[in-house]
Amino acid sequence: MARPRKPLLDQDRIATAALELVDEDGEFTMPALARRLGVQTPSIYHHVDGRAGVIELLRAKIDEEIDSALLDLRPWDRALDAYARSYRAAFAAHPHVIPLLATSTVQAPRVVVVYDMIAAVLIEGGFAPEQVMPSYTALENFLLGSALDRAAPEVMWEVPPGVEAPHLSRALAAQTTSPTRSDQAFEFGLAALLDALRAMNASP
Amino acid sequence: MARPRKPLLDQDRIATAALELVDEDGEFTMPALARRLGVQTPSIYHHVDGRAGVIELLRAKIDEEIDSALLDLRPWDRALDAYARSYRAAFAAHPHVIPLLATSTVQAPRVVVVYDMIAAVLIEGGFAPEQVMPSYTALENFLLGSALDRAAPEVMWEVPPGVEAPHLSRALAAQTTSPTRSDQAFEFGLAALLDALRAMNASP
DNA sequence: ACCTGAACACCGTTCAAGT
DNA sequence: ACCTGAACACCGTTCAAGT
Repeated sequence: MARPRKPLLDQDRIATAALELVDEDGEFTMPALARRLGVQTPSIYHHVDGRAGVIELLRAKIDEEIDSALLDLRPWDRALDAYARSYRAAFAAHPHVIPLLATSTVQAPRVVVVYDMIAAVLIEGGFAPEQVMPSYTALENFLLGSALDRAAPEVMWEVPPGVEAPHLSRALAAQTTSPTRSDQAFEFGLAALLDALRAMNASP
Repeated sequence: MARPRKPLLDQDRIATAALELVDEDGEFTMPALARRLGVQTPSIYHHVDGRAGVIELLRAKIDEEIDSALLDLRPWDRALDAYARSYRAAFAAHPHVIPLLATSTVQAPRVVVVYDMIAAVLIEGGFAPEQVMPSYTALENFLLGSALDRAAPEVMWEVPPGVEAPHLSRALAAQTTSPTRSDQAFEFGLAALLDALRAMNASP
């Protein structure tokens, strides 16, 4: 076969296949990815910088689904609220990718643009420049942790037989099934952080 | 050599060596771990259930450093505040382990005991049982995200040359070097969540 | 019970060969 | 430029052999 007249692969096809694989299996290997693409493993290396490159493609895929235009909303708290929800929804749709992304960090220009939009809406909203980074970092840490929580199996929240945990058992039994523990926690935490930001914004 | 008169290995030695390895290299492999222990790789399998077992040992090691007795403090918000700080400090001391633990989840009895203490202090503090899980989940998500943030390289927060990001640049320039962005974000987020819990506790 | 040497399946990556 | 086959180093794990 050697070189085909029309390329069999491109970054988009690779990214899509990788995302499907991770969604289904919870992980991916280069051979499995190649198999799904109907190609030999080394072929992938002509389009992406190895396995790490594939992970970057996954990150970009998820980023695409976050609606950063929401950061153009005003006032600032409406923008952050909407953006946070979009962020969470994007990750929630692909929970298994999260651990993959958590390990490495990026320097993608796209990310910088988004952070600039966030800094813009906050500064414009009356925050002092030195308040921007810690404020947003706190929010993002919460979002990231919430995303990881969604990737974790709910099974974790069962008291194993034979273990005495009366208070926890009571708390678990009192849970509502809908909205989920995860959803309720998200709503609560997001509101808490936005409230604190509003308070900070009100007083110098 | 075969079987030595005194065992060369035990779970404690393995755990300690693995933690050192991860702290130094940011990761660990079974051969590298064996090398550090002065032993052949398969020997480890006599004491731990494979690589996953070593990761569980790491989790236990970190858990040990969290002072769960702080959850016996009263009132509830003092307990949670102190526990949250201890939690963060334990992870902050070994940032590279965090991604390792984030992937898998546990069912360790020890964890259940801690969660029961948390449920106890909250219910005793006046929270309704159905408020416990979402409240604590929100806090823990924030703590986990904050821990991951600490594991991430600070380099991420530089604007690459040639990229236009005036607002972000301003926010970055305005940062104080001490306390760290990470520390400030932690203080802010923790206060925000505890405030929201107090508000929830005050009104039914 | 506990360590070793040998062996296996599998993975990520490189590279020369082919069009 | 782009795909393949062959090859390599390395990893996690198993297991029979030895005390």
